[in-house]
Amino acid sequence: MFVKSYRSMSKAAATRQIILLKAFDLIYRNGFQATSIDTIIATTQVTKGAFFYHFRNKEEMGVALINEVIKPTMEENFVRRLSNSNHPADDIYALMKYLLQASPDFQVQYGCPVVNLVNEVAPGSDSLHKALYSVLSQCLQAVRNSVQHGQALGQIRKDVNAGEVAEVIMMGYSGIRNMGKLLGAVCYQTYLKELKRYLQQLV
Amino acid sequence: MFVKSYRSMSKAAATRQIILLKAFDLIYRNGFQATSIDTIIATTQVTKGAFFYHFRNKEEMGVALINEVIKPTMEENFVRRLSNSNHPADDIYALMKYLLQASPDFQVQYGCPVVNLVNEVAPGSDSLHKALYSVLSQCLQAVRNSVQHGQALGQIRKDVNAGEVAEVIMMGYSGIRNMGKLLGAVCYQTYLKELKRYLQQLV
DNA sequence: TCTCAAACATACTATTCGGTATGTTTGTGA
DNA sequence: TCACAAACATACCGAATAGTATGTTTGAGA
Repeated sequence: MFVKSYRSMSKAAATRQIILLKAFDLIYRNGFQATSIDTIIATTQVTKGAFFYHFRNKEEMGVALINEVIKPTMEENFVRRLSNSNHPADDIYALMKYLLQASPDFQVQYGCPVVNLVNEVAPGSDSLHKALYSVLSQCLQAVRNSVQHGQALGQIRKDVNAGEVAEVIMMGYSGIRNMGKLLGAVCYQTYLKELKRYLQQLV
Repeated sequence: MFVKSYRSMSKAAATRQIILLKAFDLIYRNGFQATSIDTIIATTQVTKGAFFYHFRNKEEMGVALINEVIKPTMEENFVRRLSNSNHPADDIYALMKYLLQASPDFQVQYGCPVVNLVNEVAPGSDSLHKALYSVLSQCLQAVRNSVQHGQALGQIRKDVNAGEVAEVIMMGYSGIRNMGKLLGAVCYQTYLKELKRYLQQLV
């Protein structure tokens, strides 16, 4: 997780961060609807007054959670790992392997927080939809840039559509995060194996 | 949707079916948690007494929903379309094209009911997990059988692992159902295009 | 040091939730 | 036709829910 130290921010900002981090944890494991504000404040030192001082309602808290916790986390764990890369195909594979197997924040049974939120709340809330779209776009863009860089380096064929490749890869990632909840981590192997084959075939 | 006519069943069975069909509709569009029993009975002629006569609790209703509505629907719309096929690769492609573009029950913004349920409830309930696993297994098996049949017919290479192919295809389907909620139906094209390429490459 | 708004704390509320208690109706086999 | 269980109907309950009303504390600038 990518987190500022509480000492480096004002007390109010720290309170806000405590709420968002606890909300992230609970929502990741139980879902957005199933996570109540009462539970969030009961498992922190924060009171209801503080919660509703920082956020007008639960939905706005969700938007802040996406923009202020999830998005920076994806920038740190996803986008950054594909920037300044001299071997795009290898780095994309390594990124996915890291996300699926090494990342300490994610568990197989709970999937990926972004994928979960997209599934649960994107259809029902415009503001959450918009915030999630921004996160996904950022990831798609990172893969796309990486592929295009690979093309510039002559490592990837010029006739492949970098944007489509990005969609295919993210699609596979979302899907395997979903299926992993039923089949367990073994199916991650199938995805990684197929991803490797797919990337090799772009040469 | 695959539904028996109410006239062909007892009144009690019809009541049960009315509950499950309405529950399916509401849960598909709003999620399991967000769909209350009160809403289900308020939008039907069914009373709370009838609901809890047929189901001990909400979770058991969910299990019945999966086993008695979703599973038969998938048998009708998924498994059946891959059985007795003489051109497996073409039929798998046609199946996905149908599910994504022609099926009247599904909408892009709401994704796929099975994928949605897997994401929302599989981690939190053993009984729902088990029921959903049964549905996914059934679909995986159908694809796998189809691929193996293609191998027997000499249309698909013998060295491909049919089980892994099934996982890859279902993974892509789950993923695109998720991403479709953010990107809209346009990204379905990318999946279908990639699926076609993937299937051709199995020859 | 004083002021005052930002930041929080506490108590409360209206509504909704899953579920139960206790009835009444309905169909069906003897 | 009558007995009786299956099938339903109604009223209710305690807990949980998002959100509000109304305070008190705190810290930073004048």
